[in-house]
Amino acid sequence: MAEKPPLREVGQQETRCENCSLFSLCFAQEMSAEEREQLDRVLKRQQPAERGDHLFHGGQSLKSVTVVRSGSIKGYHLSQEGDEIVSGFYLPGEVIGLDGLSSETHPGFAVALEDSRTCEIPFKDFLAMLDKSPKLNQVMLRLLSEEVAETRELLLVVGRLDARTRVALFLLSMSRRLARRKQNPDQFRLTMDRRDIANYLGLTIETVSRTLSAMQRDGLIEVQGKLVTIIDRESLQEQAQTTIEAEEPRGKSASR
Amino acid sequence: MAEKPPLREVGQQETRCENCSLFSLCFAQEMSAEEREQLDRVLKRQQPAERGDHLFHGGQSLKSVTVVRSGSIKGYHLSQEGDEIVSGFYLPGEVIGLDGLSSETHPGFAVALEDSRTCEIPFKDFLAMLDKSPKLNQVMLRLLSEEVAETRELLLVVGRLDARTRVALFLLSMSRRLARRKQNPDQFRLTMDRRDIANYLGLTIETVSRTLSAMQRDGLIEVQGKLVTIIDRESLQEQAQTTIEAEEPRGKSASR
DNA sequence: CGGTACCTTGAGGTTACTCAAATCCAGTGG
DNA sequence: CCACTGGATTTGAGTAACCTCAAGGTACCG
Repeated sequence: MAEKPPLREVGQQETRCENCSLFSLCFAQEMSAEEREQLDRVLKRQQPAERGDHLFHGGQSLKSVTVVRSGSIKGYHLSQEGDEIVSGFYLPGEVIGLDGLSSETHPGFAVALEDSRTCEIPFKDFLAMLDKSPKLNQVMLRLLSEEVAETRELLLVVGRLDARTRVALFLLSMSRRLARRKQNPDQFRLTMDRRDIANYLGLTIETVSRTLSAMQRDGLIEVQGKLVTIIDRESLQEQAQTTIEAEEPRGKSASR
Repeated sequence: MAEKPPLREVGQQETRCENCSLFSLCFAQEMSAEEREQLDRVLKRQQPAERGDHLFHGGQSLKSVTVVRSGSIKGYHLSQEGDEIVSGFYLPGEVIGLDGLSSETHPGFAVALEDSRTCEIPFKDFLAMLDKSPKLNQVMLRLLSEEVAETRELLLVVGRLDARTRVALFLLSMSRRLARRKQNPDQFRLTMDRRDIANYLGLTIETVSRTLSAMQRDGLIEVQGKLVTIIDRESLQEQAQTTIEAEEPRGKSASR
């Protein structure tokens, strides 16, 4: 399910990080030439994964740390009851699997939302490099603490904001991340289905759908299935902020 | 507000981690004798903080990594709108401030819920040790990835579960953590107020209060203000699990 | 061209929120 | 030691947001 024979030609397979089109987005950029050389030696540029292919499964021992090269990946976890909990979507340049560093086991799953390519650094080699490179340690510590911050942000979104705000924030987040990758931030295709979005935002499919429709009615966006066009970014950003207004006591209570 | 002159005698001030009553809970336990020696040299055992004192403020540059020695600490963040977001409660042996490692700035605040003591490792020294000790790096990576897992857990609790389940999970979590510290897991005092609990769980004060009352009516717990007694742990654990039952497709959708 | 999965829309129900008021409690001063 | 006071907590009533259930529409794949 995870492994499979090389099926297709991958066109111009880069052999060095320096030549990768994602270099400016990748953590490899932050490493010394020497360290990068070692990285180039151990790094495996995987054959494309097809939509639905798993990069790894929860509980599986961590065999590698993965960087997305193209496509998009959904990260999810299983609750005790076996419910899927979508924890994030990964775009090219983003790193997956760091949260398994401590346990040396993947706490969650990663599945391709579309045909995607990845770079994988075998866990063994990764640990060896970690031992030798303070710089790499720094970078990993940074990525990990960014992940904490991100999850915390999600916590705010999912737990305390109303549906409209959650959806607005989601759209803006996708837009911003795509912009960083030189893609049109005002029109993009959502590679995940409504179910995934709903799950990610802690809502139901119906609520997501209704909210998108409402936003379209209000002239904020245009939706045609998975294709989203941002019409009125400013109003959308307003939606993403307000909703809950201030009180006075203490740091203010949260509530919805 | 953070600093203040030594006001009280701290009784037997331990001078070495080995002698600390928390040693078995502290990450220092995992380090080599040699490393621990260095730790002992740089570590500052702070004067007690009074209830309401801040250990650090959000945005403040990270001056130290902190381990709780006694009492309890509330971690919180400020949303863009200035709302307080309670992100966790820290008990003796737990480490605060790792999420600032990357930015070298505290993303959030830490405030004492009661009179508390801490150990602080100056950030500078901490970094120096990090550079020299692969073991320490491992430990920090582990603590950080545990923090990711924890926040993710909270995400599930806050975003998707009903009020009763959230409260049940909260009580059990406190109980479990107190038990690790050799305190009675069936009767304890909540050092935070209802507002903090509500905020942490993404609920309102009234809902937390009502839920606790309902649990008392049902004979699961007994509540007298901040003092909680767990009467029927088994049923409480049931509450904490069920609530959302399975479906069939895919990994099952979340919803509430 | 049919089927299946995905998405949208509608109607009704439920949970948790809001607003409001009563009660409890700790700390203060008499 | 006890009354007093402000904040914390509990409780009640009504409401709004979101969920559930249900049906209809749409798009993609074979």
